Amino acid sequence: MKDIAGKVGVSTALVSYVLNGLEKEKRVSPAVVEKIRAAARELNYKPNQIARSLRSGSTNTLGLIVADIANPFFGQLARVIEDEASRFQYVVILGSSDEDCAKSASLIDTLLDRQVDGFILVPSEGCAEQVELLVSRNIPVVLTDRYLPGIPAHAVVLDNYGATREAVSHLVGNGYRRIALVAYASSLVHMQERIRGYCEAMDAAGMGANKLVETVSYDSAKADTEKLVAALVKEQKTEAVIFATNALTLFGLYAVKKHNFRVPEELAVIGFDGNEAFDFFTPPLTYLRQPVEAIGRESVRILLEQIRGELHQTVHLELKHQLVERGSSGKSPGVD
Amino acid sequence: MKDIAGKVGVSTALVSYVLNGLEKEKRVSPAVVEKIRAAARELNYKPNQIARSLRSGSTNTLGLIVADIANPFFGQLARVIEDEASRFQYVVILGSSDEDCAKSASLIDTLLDRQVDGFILVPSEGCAEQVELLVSRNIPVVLTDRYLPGIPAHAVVLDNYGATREAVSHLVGNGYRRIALVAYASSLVHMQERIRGYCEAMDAAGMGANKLVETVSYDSAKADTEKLVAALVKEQKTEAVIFATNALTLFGLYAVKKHNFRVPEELAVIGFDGNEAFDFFTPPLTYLRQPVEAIGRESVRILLEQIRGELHQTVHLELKHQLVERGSSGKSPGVD
DNA sequence: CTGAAAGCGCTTACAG
DNA sequence: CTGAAAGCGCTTACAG
Repeated sequence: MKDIAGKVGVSTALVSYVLNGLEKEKRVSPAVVEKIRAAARELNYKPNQIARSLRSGSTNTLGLIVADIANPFFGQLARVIEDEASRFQYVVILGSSDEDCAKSASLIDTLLDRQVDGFILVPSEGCAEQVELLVSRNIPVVLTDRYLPGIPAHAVVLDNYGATREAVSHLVGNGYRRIALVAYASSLVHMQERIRGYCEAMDAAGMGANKLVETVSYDSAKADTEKLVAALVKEQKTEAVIFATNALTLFGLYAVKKHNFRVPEELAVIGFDGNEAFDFFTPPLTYLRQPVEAIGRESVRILLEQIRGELHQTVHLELKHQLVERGSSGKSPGVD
Repeated sequence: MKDIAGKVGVSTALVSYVLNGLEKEKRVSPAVVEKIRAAARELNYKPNQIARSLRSGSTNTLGLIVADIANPFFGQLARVIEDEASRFQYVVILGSSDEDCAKSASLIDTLLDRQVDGFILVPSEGCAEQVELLVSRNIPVVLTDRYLPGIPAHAVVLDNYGATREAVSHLVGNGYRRIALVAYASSLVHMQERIRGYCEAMDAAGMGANKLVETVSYDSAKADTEKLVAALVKEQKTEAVIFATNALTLFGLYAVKKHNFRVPEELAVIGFDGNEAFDFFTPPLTYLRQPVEAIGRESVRILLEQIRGELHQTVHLELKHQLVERGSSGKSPGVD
């Protein structure tokens, strides 16, 4: 910038004005504007964003903290967020929390030190305090995929209650009675809502007595789910099972395959989120599809509005799922 | 920092020294060290990395540009890179190029403006100039997944030649003769190497006359692959096919499923990279697994060595695949 | 052992 | 219409 100013023979102030498109307001003379532009081009001038950030206090950087970027659901979400952010000249710094509160805290600290303008956060269990601290410090944040009840933070989530509720109705409509739900052992509200949707739908269908919610822990989910599925079929006489996440569905399918259970004759299955594997399973899997695109887009929109100070109330957005009906939840063999 | 200095009654210089662990070299008196530490804790001091970066010239930030973060292969790679980077206090800014040279260029520019300390780059077709410019400007960069022949940039890639070569040998060993390869129409070296491995293995097996390399373009890959697979079976009498990427494999499997070709009786299949869908296909898919973990880890290691100025030669690392043998490439029915 | 000061590359009131 | 100058929050030679 100094070079340009020197070359043209003006102050760096003028250069800054012109390069930031403020020549109108500052009424810089057209001749000077031209000379500055030419010099900038000639010297291949690139503004140093770090210096700009230090001065302006904003970095045009978003922090994105998901559970695990290797999980395709979060990969897709990240992609949408990246694209949206870049439309507004924002860049995203990525972090995976592994559903671990301590990791999440240290990621938040790191990104805070780096002065990100805001966070899109998939909160993990027990990290309400962290989020509360962000909110109370007025740091823009939007929770996504899940929210934290009682914490006044913006959130974009699925209507989880409605999703499992429809899954149950669909299964009931196809003649299944003994329907189980496999979920994570987590107090997080998205999981609790999926459980609540299942329970209320079972009650509403007059099958309250058949309710069976099995939970597995995040760290031993694969092994636990495998044992569980075998037990469901062999001991509990379960006719249909709903898996409450993408990963749980996959673990469940591995178990079904291993034990060679016929689907849906021995066990009907409904999955969550969507995954190519669902298409190649025999028969193709019925699943509750999340509107990933919309979740990502809205999260960015709300965050940016917040950063710009245009948001004066807490936004809580619930988006609808879509039930993709396929063979794995076809008519129960007990029905004609 | 000023607050701390004020509180303790010393200059900000001392504060900086102590907080950066330079109290030994600068021989700051123990009493002062303690007071500064206490004040920092009390005031909950967080260094502003932006200011530090402006002064020091390094941001402890890596730029990661992949083809598409929603693709699980790149999602996994990103995860490994993120974890490795964070071990060394680096943070990663993410970008997806969609194999598009213009997008790639604009991502590089953006990240350069943000003064990233280095790049891990999955180069797209035709972007050799961009990379050359980075190298000539002495900006640390390591190419990953592919390299650019003739450009003196560090690279960590798969031994692509060896991978398809082994796939062919395996198929030949199981009695297949008419073996085709489906690849992207791309001049990128990883694709060319996969093609070369296939061709040379076919020649070596005395089946040069049966060589059949079909290519599809990135933008219409799904539709093209579907038509192609049908034609291979029905018109070309192809007995076995190798798909040259993860995505191509999936597209191919959709086609196989749609046309209900029996695998491996009507068409044996070998996939690339690995994907849960490969496990649920009937029969499970044989595939060439990439060592994603090692690719990510080595890429970060080489980049950091370069940033620290410890690297005085161009490193070209070729890692080995692993052939995961399963039902989709079992013995040819024509063999006993 | 410690302080005063320059400087990283910008932006932006302020004064003319 | 334009320039001189302060300041964002640090680090680091330099002088004592």
